[in-house]
Amino acid sequence: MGTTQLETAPEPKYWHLKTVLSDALDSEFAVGEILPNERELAARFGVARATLRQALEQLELEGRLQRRRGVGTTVAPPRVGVAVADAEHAWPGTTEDDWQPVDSAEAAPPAAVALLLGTGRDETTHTVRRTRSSHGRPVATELLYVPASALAGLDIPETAPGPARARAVLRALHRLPLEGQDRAVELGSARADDAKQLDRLPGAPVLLVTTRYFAEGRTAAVAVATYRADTCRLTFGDGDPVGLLAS
Amino acid sequence: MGTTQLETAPEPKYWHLKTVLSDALDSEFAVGEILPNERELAARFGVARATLRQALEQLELEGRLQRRRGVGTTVAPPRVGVAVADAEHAWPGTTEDDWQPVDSAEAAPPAAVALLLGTGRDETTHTVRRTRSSHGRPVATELLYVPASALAGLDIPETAPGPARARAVLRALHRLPLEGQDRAVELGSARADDAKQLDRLPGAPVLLVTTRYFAEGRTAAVAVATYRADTCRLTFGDGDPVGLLAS
DNA sequence: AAGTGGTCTAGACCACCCG
DNA sequence: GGGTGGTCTAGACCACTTG
Repeated sequence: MGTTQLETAPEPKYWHLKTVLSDALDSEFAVGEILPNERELAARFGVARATLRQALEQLELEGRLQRRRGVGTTVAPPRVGVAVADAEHAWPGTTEDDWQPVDSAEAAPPAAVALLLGTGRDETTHTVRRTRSSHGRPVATELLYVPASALAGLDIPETAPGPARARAVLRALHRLPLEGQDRAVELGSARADDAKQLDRLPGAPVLLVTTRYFAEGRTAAVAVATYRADTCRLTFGDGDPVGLLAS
Repeated sequence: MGTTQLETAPEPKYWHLKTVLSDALDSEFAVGEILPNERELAARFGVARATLRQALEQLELEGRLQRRRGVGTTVAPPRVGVAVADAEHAWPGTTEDDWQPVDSAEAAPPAAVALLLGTGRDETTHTVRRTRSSHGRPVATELLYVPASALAGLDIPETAPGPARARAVLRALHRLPLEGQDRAVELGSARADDAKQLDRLPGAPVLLVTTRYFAEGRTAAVAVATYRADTCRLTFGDGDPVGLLAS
């Protein structure tokens, strides 16, 4: 009776705001352009700053915006496609790609990785840190875990830590016959160390790519790659066989 | 002098809170168990509710928690692995999988899809909606776009909208010779209609899987699948060639 | 009707970047 | 030092589910 509740469901303010801003980005802003600051935008739309931020967070999640503390909010370029799977299986670091070995050490793998490797937590394991850049920007960081037992008989020179040692571990790995591999992609949030490498704040949304490498009848290595979810589109392409895709 | 600022950088409260809660989930809670409500948790940890929610949001993003309005917050089961890529290329709907055709219509594709198809926005295009379930829960919804011109000469019976029409479009597609395909994965937020199908709120984080199908020298179809990012781990497996993975 | 998570507010302070 | 985004608070009301 008194209830004039004919409107189905009131759209949340931040959701409507996101739509309005998204349209504005398409029509009125150029890539790289800087937006008015949050306090002014909130005032302009007549909402609290927290509400505006909820809309901005969504747009950043979708790769439309880029926010940097102390600087401002800018219009993000379209996501870059980064190739994750080649047509053929290969050990990491064999082909010329845009990965850069950074460092290597011996450490105990996290429990989840130990499970994939089928090793105990106490088994000594080589770790190799690599980072990947695209168009000059860091897009991913990776930790590769190789149980020492998988490299039995292959010598890792006792060099000082650093890229040289990382390359040495990779070279040893390449001597094994790769029998197959396996990938999984899931959403995660950046750990503190990964965030620093990716130039993001801890907790930033990332795409976790877990790769298992099989050799000699066992899981010989596991790689966990952390891609910036805001700027990356992961491509799995045997791709275009006929050269269709222009532009 | 007076500055006793020896601590490097104060960890945000919500970040520390997330760690504490995460450990508690591992040690003190069982899957499916219901947590104390947000007001009580906030009081217990001596923080504002908004701060607690920031921690819970992260844990939900990582698939550790599940929150439902009017019900409560429960401990989420581990993410389910859903196979996205088979060893061989195939049209959608050819193999027996867990996709269910839902409906079909003729509609103009969104601009981004039209670009991938290489068609104008005005070209009539068949759309097929499918949904995918795993363990009885909806995990993904998909929209398949097939330009009418790609199916030239193949008849689509003029049936009423519904699963039958969807299957008819798929059958027509299967008559084309598949020459290749292409995939990309990126982070997105659920549109209102997708969110409803996935039993989530609009804006929920999702993994967008875009597949291009090539036939007869052109892009014959584009599929955009929307996977729940909180509950899904996408697997790309030629997988385990030797049957290693037990458990 | 009671209890839950979801939205929103108006304010404060902090960490960071730059000129 | 001034401006930016990031964190945090203490409240309020709403939408939804369940007994």
